[in-house]
Amino acid sequence: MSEQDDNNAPAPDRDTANAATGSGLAAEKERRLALLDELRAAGTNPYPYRFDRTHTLAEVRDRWGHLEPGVETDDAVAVAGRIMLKRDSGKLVFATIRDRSGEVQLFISKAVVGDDAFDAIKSLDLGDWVGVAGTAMTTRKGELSVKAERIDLLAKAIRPMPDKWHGLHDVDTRFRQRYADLIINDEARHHFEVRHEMTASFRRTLAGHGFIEVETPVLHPEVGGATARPFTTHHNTLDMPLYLRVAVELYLKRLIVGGMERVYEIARTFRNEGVSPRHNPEFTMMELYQAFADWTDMMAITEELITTAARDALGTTVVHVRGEPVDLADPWPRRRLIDLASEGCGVELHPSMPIADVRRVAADHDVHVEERWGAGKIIEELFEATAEASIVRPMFVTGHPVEISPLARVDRDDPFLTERFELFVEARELANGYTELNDPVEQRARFEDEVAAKEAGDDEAGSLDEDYIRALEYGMPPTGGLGIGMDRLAMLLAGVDTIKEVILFPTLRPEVF
RNA sequence: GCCUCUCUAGCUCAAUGGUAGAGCAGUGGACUUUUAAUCCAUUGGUUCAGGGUUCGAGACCCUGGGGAGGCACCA
Repeated sequence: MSEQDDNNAPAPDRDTANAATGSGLAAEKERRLALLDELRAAGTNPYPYRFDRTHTLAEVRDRWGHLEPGVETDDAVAVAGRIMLKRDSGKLVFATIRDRSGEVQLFISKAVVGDDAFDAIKSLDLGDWVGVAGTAMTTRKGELSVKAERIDLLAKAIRPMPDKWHGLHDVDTRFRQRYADLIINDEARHHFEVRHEMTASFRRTLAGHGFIEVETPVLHPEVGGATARPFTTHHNTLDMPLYLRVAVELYLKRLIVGGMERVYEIARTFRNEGVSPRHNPEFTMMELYQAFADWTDMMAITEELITTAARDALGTTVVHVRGEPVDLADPWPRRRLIDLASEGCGVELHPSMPIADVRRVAADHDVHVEERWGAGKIIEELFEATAEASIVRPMFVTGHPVEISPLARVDRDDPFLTERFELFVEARELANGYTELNDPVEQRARFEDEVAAKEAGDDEAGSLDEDYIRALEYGMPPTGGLGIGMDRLAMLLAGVDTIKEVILFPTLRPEVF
């Protein structure tokens, strides 16, 4: 259900018609607009330019929250917030205001503020922003309050807030009108606090390891770094097609070639694929590259980044996965993808097997196979069909076949596999890392395989990035690389099961007004 | 893209095919220590849109729209 209030009143005569009947949203807005006129007529600006506060509400609570019941102090404070609740008992009004840090009650006495100001305060609406000068006190029941001496309207709300008790449940409205969601739903605010703490934690951890944060192009002339369908766009004056990035890998590794040694980017990334509880068309990936390191270093820093982020965001490394507590500080098992697939199928699988044998296993498990797929790709499909869903607790799935890992270095002990891993939690891929392929000749050959796959009809296959090859020809040191899906990690930490809960403005169809 | 579910007042929700209701918000009134304040009174509806079936549709059918879950694709 989309918003109806405004399209209920497309014409001005409709507004006045509703206003005449005395209710409805249009009438409510009329009523509040009329209050604005009254305020202006009385010489009050309902939208003043600034307000100087002395304390946030959390600071008020920290400093005076311990007062015994019924204590009045002479400690002056100036606070600001949005009116969330109002309790009017005649010559005394209680209001609850909230700022970013918390909530505090206002104690407003007619005898203190005077008759005229009291009337003005009574006409304040839920949702209005106010600045309050007063003193700290507690009521007889012990509720910390600011005893108001003066209240200034800082911004008038013309539109009523959602239900003060039930909040805003309609998911469509919550995501479209995120402002309303954030005003009324504590959990919504909490999810984004967790996300912020997670990101800030990542930056601290990476700085501690000597990583440099960089920004690379969003507009790419070539698609590369991941197998995904891109968004396409066009630059007018250059008259050239451009792609929104599906990964930042190839640019960051150019920086490793350039000698930057340790770089990372927290990168908004775009993939022109389905929308689901786990997928948004634009999402955030943290990618890092570290010279002289390999995949084992990448697994170690993955564990450190994520457990530290949990501790920083939640105060604990214990998260809940499907209702079960999982301590991220416990070691994460490492299992080869081909072993998991073999167990899932009950048949020993390896990409060196004859393709016909692998296809037979796929047929036995009703796994669809494309003609152009090699054994490695089919084994990955078998892993996804038979094993992936059962990985609930954190696990590194390692050793992906070369065929599906065009940028990863071949395993030093097995020419059919790569030194690659993916972190899975709750059957979702959270991270992907490997020892980087730095041999320009081999990289060119791998790209040519990609191009062949694209020509064979795989529209997710990459193209040959000549400039990237040229960079490798200058020499890239041995390097480990890692990508972490920040939205999915935020989901894990916030304990939510849809990505829309951790993206402030998820992609939705345009609203019909 | 396909399947299923869903859409009623600003918000949260009711209404065996038979007069569209409640709580909150709003309005008027009472109340100087409330806590979702309480009490009395009260305004407010193109039931997502458009067709159809029916004596009668918020409900049943069809088409369209939004959203949610699932499948597919992917992270």
